[in-house]
Amino acid sequence: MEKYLDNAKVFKALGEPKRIMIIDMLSCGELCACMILKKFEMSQSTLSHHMKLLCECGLVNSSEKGKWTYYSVNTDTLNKTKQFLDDITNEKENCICKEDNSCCKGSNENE
Amino acid sequence: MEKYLDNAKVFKALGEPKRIMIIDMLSCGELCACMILKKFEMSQSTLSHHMKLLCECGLVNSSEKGKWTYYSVNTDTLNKTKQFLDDITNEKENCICKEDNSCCKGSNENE
DNA sequence: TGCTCACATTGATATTGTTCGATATGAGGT
DNA sequence: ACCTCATATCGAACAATATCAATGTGAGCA
Repeated sequence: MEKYLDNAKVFKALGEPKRIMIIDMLSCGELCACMILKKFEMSQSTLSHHMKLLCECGLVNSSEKGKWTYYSVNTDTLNKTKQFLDDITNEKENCICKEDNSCCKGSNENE
Repeated sequence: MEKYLDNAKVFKALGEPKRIMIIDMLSCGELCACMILKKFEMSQSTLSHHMKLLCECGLVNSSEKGKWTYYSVNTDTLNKTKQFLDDITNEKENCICKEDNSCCKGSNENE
């Protein structure tokens, strides 16, 4: 399903401590790349790469203002991701556990 | 910080569509590896690798019962992850945006 | 027009992740 | 003791990612 893939991209983006820290920084509002760069020991090209990833998965928006690029969290994507996390971890109707599970039934049936 | 690293591991684990699907499957309760394997076109060793990753980040618990290994979602880790996601995306007091931002101030100051 | 600054892109390299077949382990049944 | 089945681990091949230095791009200033 498409939804799994899209959300996997967001989680993958969050799978790097530095990128989590960037999201953390952006939680108060938009910041330009130079402000973020000052907080890390990281080359400018590496930061640019991380920002691209964060933007591509939809978690971050960028807006260019003159010389500077400002980044901010896309709260819509963020909320959808949180919803997705709730969805996949809540019980479902057509659950696999209600299917044939003869493959793993044996001596421990009576517990 | 340690928290960033721990949670990054969880997100990294969720950064693979197949592993998200596995979590989805486990949301109703525990399942043995053979049941999960039946749902994927994936070798047994590959599934075992994915399950190891999911367990190592704390998102999934495993319990061996005789020949079979049963997996279930660790709701404690799950809730902590959701809380962490809320934390990093909420506004903070000591926000970077309140610091010196002379690096990116210029002609567009008056907007 | 030419310079500088902020940021993106490219190309190279090292590390990490995915996947599989083969093999190991360990429980239960015969 | 031996066999079988469920799962884990190992080793290798291949793909994807992280990182940097170098270079490109495009805005604004002189």
